[in-house]
Amino acid sequence: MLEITGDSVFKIRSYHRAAQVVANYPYHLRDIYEKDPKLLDKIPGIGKSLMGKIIEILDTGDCKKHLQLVKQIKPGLLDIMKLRGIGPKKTKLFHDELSIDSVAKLKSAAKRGLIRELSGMGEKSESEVLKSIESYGRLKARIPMYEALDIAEEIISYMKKSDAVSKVEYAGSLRRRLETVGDVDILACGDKPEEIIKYFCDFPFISHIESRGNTKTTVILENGMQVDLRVVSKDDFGAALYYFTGSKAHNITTRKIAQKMGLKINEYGVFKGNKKIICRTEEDVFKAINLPYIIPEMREDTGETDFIKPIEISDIKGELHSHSDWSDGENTITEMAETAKKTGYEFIAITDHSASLKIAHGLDKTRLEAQIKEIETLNKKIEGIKILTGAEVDILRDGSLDLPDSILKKLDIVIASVHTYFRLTREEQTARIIKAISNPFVKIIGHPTGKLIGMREAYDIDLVKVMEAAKKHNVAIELNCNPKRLDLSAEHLRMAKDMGVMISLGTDSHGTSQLSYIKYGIFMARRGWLEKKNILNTMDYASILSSKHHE
DNA sequence: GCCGTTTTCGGCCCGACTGTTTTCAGTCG
Repeated sequence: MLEITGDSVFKIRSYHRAAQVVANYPYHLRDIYEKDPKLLDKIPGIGKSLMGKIIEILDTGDCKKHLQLVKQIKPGLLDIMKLRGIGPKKTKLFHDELSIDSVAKLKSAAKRGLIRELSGMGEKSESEVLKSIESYGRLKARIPMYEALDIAEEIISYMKKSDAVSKVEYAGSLRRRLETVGDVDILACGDKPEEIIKYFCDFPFISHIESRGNTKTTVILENGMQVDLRVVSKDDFGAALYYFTGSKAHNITTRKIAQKMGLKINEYGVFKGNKKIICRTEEDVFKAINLPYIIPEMREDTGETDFIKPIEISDIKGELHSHSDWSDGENTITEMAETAKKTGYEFIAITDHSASLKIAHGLDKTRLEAQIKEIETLNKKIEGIKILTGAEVDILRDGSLDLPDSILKKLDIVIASVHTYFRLTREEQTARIIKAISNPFVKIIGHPTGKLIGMREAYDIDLVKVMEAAKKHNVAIELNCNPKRLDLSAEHLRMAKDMGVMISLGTDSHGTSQLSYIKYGIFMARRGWLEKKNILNTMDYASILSSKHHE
């Protein structure tokens, strides 16, 4: 709204940055405020004025400045501003000159040929306005990262078939491994950029070409996904990859750091006056500005300039959450174990559902005892992999578990998970899970917030209290690696790390092919700044089993 | 509106593409 009123661009930038900081902040500001208002002062990008407004919102539910803007700016103007190619200036122009305050009025004005009469507008602009309105509803919202990854990999392998392309990679939020992605950014290099652009525009699944220049083009795929291609020379590839990976806020911060050193960063390299420091790789960029290499997953401008050694997939020693055909899995225990062995794992825990989950053919005490015997036999038969016994036991409504302690204590790995009653109050849900955590045989809390990306919200739960309890009882919290879950989120993983809570990466595999979901878990763990020491299944199984002493 | 190993005032990341323009504004990432 400030953009429409034409307020200072710097003020507007401050609001944007502050909003992003708050949105990505792992804690509820209210919790911090209630604990100790002074802690709020440490939040970067939020100064005296914005803090005053935040406190006003916490106290009263809104702030005067916002209420005043809402009164002043008609809501339809905000809808107009969401249209592609239309920003605050054009929105204001339409409103001031033609009293347009809704998308419907804009459409009718464009159809009557009124838009082309405005200064700075023409026939082309007018038809662009209509096109934007047309495409607005059809354009896909953000899609889950794993879907975008599939699309990007397909485009990359297509691009590699062209002789003109010497190097190609995806960048943007996909490379930073956000849970959901709004578009796909592709970076390519080669000596004949026109040829690369032409080849790209022949990619079979393109619906239309949005813009096409000498070094950059934007297309929309048939599924509604936007794909941007940028072409640079070989010498600039590292600088360009760094630049197009973002995030924007991260880039601004590192550019400021460079500025203080008398340097300038852009997508062509790092510059000292007119002298160019060539950056063929991202490492060259970091070296030029004297920073340690920061992995893409951490480039969110949340303080990522200190060196840490992030987790890598090779650090993972085994699977801690998997299902067999004893419950709702597709494969036998043997097949699961053989695949885990091929993956290079030392162990795999079979953690089938418990009986109350009837739809999954969950195991009761008797069947679980039979499974324990079966695994004992298999461990003698199969070499090179240790199968751990286990269960993903249901947390019942009152926080008690769906299997008796007498059987839980015989298991290597007990995961406790919520599969029912998602709509309890925050207090009830929190107390329920904390009660499960306090069971002496529970080792891991599975998919702790229950969210399904783009499908189901997390249930209402106080994760700070849950993690405090987990810390106290030496229970690990799961990062569920199923790409539709990715539960916990990166912000909460960072919170867990700060609180000293152990994280367990579990694929929740319901078939051998899903064991590879560990890669998505690694993406998220890296976004959460996790290191080897923060993750349960980087240890050997003997250490994992002794990591919680049965009481 | 934020921020400070030049600074509490005066800066604030940087460039491509488009359309409407005789040199640039608006939008986007």
